[in-house]
Formats: sequence, structure tokens, C-alpha cells
Amino acid sequence: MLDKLEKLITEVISKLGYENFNIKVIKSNRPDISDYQCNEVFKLAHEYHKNPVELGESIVNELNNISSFDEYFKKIEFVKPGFINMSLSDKFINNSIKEMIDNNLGIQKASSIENYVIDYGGPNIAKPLHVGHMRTAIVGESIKRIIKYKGHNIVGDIHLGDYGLQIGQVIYGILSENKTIDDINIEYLDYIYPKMSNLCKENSEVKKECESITKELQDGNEEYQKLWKKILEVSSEDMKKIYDYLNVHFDYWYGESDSYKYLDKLSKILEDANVLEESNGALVVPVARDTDKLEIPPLIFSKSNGGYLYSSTDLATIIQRIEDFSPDHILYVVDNRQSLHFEQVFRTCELAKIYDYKKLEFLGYGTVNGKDGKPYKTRTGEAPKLQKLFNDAKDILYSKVDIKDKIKQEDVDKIVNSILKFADLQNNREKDYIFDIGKFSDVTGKTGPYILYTYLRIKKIIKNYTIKYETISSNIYNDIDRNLRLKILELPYYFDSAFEKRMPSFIAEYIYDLCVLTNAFYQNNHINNEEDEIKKNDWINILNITSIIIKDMLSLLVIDIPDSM
RNA sequence: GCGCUCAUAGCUCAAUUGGAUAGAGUGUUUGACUACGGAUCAAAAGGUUAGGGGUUCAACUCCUCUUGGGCGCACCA
Repeated sequence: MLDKLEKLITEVISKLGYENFNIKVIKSNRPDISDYQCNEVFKLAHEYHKNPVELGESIVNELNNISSFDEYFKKIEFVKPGFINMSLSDKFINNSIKEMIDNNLGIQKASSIENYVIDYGGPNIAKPLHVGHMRTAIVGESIKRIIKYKGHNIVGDIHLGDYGLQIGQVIYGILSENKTIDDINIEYLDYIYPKMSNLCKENSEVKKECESITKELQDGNEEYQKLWKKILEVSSEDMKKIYDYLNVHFDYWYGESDSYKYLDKLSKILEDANVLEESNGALVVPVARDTDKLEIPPLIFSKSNGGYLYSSTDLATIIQRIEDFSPDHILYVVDNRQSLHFEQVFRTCELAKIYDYKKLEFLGYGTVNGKDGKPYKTRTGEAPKLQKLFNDAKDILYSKVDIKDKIKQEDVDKIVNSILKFADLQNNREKDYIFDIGKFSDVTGKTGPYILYTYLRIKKIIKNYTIKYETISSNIYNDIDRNLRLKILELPYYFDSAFEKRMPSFIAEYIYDLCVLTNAFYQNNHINNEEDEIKKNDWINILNITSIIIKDMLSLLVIDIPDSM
């Protein structure tokens, strides 16, 4: 729709003698005056050394005289100092809506299909999942669905932290408490990991021992391997329940351990590229550049004891992904605090010519904080477990709305999901945000349930009518009606912004705005009692399109719609 | 110490990337169906965009300084 307006204006401008100028039309930020606007008169005037007012007036004058004026506009005018204001004709709005229906809701599919790998989730086994994991799971799954919706191929990998120091710590704990492999279950892991983590902070002897156990595990010690496999199995099983509840599904459950078989290859590549240096017994890759303001420390490929750490496994994983998926893009949905680490990894890829730096995207997300602005903790000091969070959210929901035992448990879970996900995804991904269970359980206002409610109501209103889009007339009946139709037309803009910026929040914002207008629409325009059959039919069709958009966009936010609520 | 990042209504967040009168939710105050679901709708109040200076026809947005948060700076992930 925008492209048509841009094309038209570009034609008019080139007719006036200004060729090859890229015109951009945007939604008006003065909806009281116009629907769309073009702010490019100043740039054009500047480029051709013209008076902007005269230039703008001549463009608008030309537009006012085109033969197909009514096909596009109701009114078009120039306003000083440089705005072209456009009000669209009802016919143009309705035709554009009809075109959206036959055309993937107006969202252009990718012209060349690319392969993406997205790395999200990233939990460490043996540690319980907490709110931070929910953030990466939801944001990552949403970005994955958005990219798929655009028409690309994408695979998601959870990238488990399954081979690091925390495993050495847990194994040390198991052995020192004389436990056996059969004693390993989720309750025991929940108990032993924090205990060992604290012990290592206090006691450097124990920490050293844990490091050497980790190293031996990585070198293939059979006893440790058996224990590790059991820990991995128990922990993964527990995680799957959580991810299932969130409806987050990874295509691959690879972990750091899977990258070990690529370490030899990686090592050879780094040697051949001549980027490795020895430093205090460790092998490092200096990645600093002359242009850096801050000297970026080198990437540590292997420790002085010969062990590997996450720099090595993240690099090896890239090699694995190149071999398995031949990706055009690799995306990392990771905590912002890891930005320096990934900068080191990406630079190493560039230096050793492993992979194109520009194709590696660090999609950092903000830290989940408590009300005090510090990382979210419970009163006892640990990060609260996700399962408990789900239960709390459900209890709060029951206390606010009388639905207990009245609707299906499955639907209750969908509502809880909508609450948590919409609260999270409406925030800008990159920013830290405050996790407040009270706010996160809100069911009125700008919330998941508000969207679901809107959807279910309009479905109920239109359920007895047949839908025939081709019968939509060229009429629009009032301002509220018009605003809703204009909002429908904005979908492609918001979707593409979300895709390009990898920002689900654009879609969340759009759905909410659409729902606000929809609620106003059906409260003001009563459909069942409407006697004008043409009007009634138009409205039913418009509401049906709205419902399709809401449903599709909600699915991109990983939100399912209940049958009732 | 060095660097990154943020600061917008009482609170939580927007602002189409430099455009016109800075918008939502929440909270506060006040209204609305003998009509398709009141988890709704309508309205009021709430702002020197942390502060100073600069660039520009135009600054929440860019530059600079000041103040105040958060984070990161080689063998944890």
C-alpha cells in the first residue's frame, strides 16, 4: 500500500525534473489532519537548491491534478515548512485491504530465501531455570517465528551449558557425599549445585579440584562421563517440562559438549591462520584493533591447564553449524552482559576467516531485574524457579477472575502464557526491565488477556455470518470504522520493522493498538441490529480480517488462543 | 581507573531512527449499555524529555560537558 503512494509521488517528482530521488511515505503523526505524510520535501529542496515551500507546493499541485486522484486520495495538501499531507480515499483504503487478504496480509515474503540458525535458551544443566531463561526462550522463539513467517528457513538450537565448571562442581559434590549415580535426581541437583557453588567461592582448594574434575571429564574420564550423562538426562527432562509449558520448542538440543569434536578442527584453523599466541601458559587470540577505544582483551582459546572454556566451545559450535546448516545468518539471543565475549568470538571468526563477521548477530536482551533495579532474586537470595512462577501467576489469575473450575485447564494455561509473554515481549528487547509479579499478572489494560478477550468477542459476534471478502463495498461509515481500517493497513510496516530489527515488541505494540480500535469499533457499531445489509456485511468482513491478523500475530508472539475465558 | 549503556507523566513503558501539538497502560477523579461478554468503553488531571551548552529550517533523538543509575574489563558461563 505504501509502495503505491511512494511510487506515485516519485513519478510526479521525476515529471517535475527530479530523478532518482527516494521518496518515503509514513503514517501521519497528526492523524487529526491527515492519514499519511511525506517529509522529504526539505531533502529534495536541499539537494536541488530550491525553495522548499515552492517545491512542496508544486508537487502537491501536480498531485492534485492527476487523473486518478480519486483512486488514491480524498485530500492532499502542502503545509509549511515541508509536509505533504495525504488523506486517503475510502476506495483506496478498501481496495488495499482486499489486496492484503489475497496477499499474505500484505506482508511481502522474502525474495531470496536464506538459512538462519538461532541460538537461544542457553540454560546450564544442573541449575534450575529462572526468569532470565524465560526471557531468552520467549524472545528467541518469537524471533524464530517472525523470521520463518517472512519466508526464510530457520533452525533453533538450545545450546546447553552442559560441559563447564558447574558439572565438575556437581560431580565433586556427589563424590564427596558418597552418592551414587542412582541418587541423582532433580531434587538432589537443586540441592547440591548451590551448595557447591558457594563452597567454591569460599574455598579455593575445592575450586581447583572441581576444575581438574571438569578437565578430566572433558578428556573422557569414564566414571565422570557416566555421572555427567545422568545429570544431563535428569536435567534435560526437567527443562523440557518448562519449555513445553511455554510452548517453546528447539529443533536441536545440542550443547557445549557436542562442540568438542570440532575443537581439533578449530585448533588447526586457528594455527593455519596464525592467530594464536601463548600467554602465561594459555593459548589466546588477540582481537584488539587499533581503532578500539578500550583495549579488548584477547580471546582465551585454552586455559593454562589445557582445559577449554566457553570461548572455545562457542567457536567450535560455529564450525559445527556451518557444516550442518550452511547458514547465511547466525543469531544469538543472549544476555547483554555477554556482549564483550561475543565481540571476541566474532572477531576471531573474522581473523581466522571462519565465518563472515557481519552474518553473526548478537541479539542482546536486558537483564531481568527486581523492583530494586538489581537482578531479580527471592527473599532467600536465589533466583526464583520458573515452575513456581507459573504457579504463582495462575494463583493470582484465579484471585482476580472467577474462572476456576469453569474453563478448561488447558485454556487457563493459555491465558497464563499470554499474561507472561505479552508482558515480556511488549518491552524493548535490549533494555533491562523490572520483573514485578504483580504487574506481570495483570489482566486489565495493556495485557495478553485484553488481546485474547478482544479476539474471542469478535469471533463470537461474527460466528453466524458467512465471509465474502470480494463483497466489501467501497464505503466507510464513521471515524471509528475508518481508524480501524487504516490500522489494518499498517500491519506490513510493523511486521517488517519487527523482522529487520529482530524486535517482537513492534508486533506486540501493533496488536494492542489494533485491539483498542476493535473494542471501540464493536461498542459503537452494533452489528446484529444493523439493518443496512451492505454496511452489516462490510463490518463483518472487516472484523473477520481483524481476527485473522490478531491470531497470526499472536502466534508470532508464541501466544495461543483459548476456546473460552 | 578505562569503556559500554541508560535517564521521558507518581509507577512501568512508547515515540515510524532528525519532523508538526511527546503517546499508552497503571494509579487518582468522574461517567456509560432494558443491544452481539463490564477481563469492556468514554472523559479529566498528570511533562522545562536528569541539567547546561552546541549543530539544524526542525532535537526526546545527533555532538559536548555535568550529575546520577546499571553493566563489563584474560583462564566461570
